[in-house]
Amino acid sequence: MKIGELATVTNTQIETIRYYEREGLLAQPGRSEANYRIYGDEHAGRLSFIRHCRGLDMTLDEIRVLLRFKDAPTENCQVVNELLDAHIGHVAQRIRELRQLEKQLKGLRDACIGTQDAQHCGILTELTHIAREPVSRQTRQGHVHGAHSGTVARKPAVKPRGRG
Amino acid sequence: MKIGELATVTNTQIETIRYYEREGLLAQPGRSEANYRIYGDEHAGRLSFIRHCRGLDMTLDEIRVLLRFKDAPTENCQVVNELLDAHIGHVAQRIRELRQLEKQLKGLRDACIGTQDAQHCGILTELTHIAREPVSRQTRQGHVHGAHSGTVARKPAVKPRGRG
DNA sequence: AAGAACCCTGTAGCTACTACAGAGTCAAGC
DNA sequence: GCTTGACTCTGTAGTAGCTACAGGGTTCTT
Repeated sequence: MKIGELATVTNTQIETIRYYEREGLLAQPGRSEANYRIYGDEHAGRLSFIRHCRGLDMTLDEIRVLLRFKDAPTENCQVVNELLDAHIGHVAQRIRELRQLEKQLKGLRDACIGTQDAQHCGILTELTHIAREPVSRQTRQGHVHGAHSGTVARKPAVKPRGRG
Repeated sequence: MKIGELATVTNTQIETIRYYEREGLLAQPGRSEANYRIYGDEHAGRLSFIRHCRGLDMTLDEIRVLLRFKDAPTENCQVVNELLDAHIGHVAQRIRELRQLEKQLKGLRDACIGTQDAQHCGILTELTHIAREPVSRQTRQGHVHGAHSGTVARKPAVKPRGRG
């Protein structure tokens, strides 16, 4: 099948497929006479595997490790277990952070009851006051992202070609 | 004060300060004869405000809105409330997503009890099998990041500029 | 033969920074 | 005066994981 069909069956963007190939996650497929990429089922399976791992918020580096083990069936898979444990740890930690964050934000939100002018807005006041205190760098570890979903494009494709 | 001192008191990297200036979040400060940036307390306060908001995982665009209201004290602050509500919504949604993810990952982890060779590793097997199913695009909204912390540099800053 | 739909490579854009090159400035020590 | 080192400047490129587009070629349908 050609890249468009692979994109359809795996629900992946064509550019993403080519990106994975550049990154070495997906083997270079054969080419047609017209230099079109020609994929088989094994490519589809591997791409689905990658996409599923990405759906589980693994990094491409983590996925690379998993793929290496998939390709070496006789290796001891302890590393796979450790990788997954570490990833679970990252996710759990990020959940704790976000819960904490949620609490802070809700407390902040309660500072403004009803609408008034910004001068008396409790939110801005609090943010300003807290800001006076020294900013303590949170020592975040792990690779689980901030508060904003990173998997999907934020901008709805408006045509951002001219900086502002 | 010069940029290095501002960086110290606000616990912010120098490059980040210049970046905020380029992005219009921080007003252009005065300059010394040698073209050095010279900051006052008002800059420090505003920068701390920004850093605090970033600590709450707000995007720079969200912070821009807040700053606009800080600068226009007579405006009605309903937009501030709405922004915060939306942000809380993003965080809450991301928490739900991550909990779901955590469950999936733990289930996956249970598939491999003890260490064996990769051929029989339940994790890889499951990931491969699930991968056979059509990948359903999760319709993520909001801007709260994936599973990986995005606020702090991943790389451990190999060469800290000598100002510890 | 025309046009739509598909494919190619290469490059730039996104967020929120971080890092570095190559140059200028300033204070202290010799 | 000269050197050394800490500090600052501008500008550019890199990070993750894509996404989008320009400018071309190919294939399919009519």
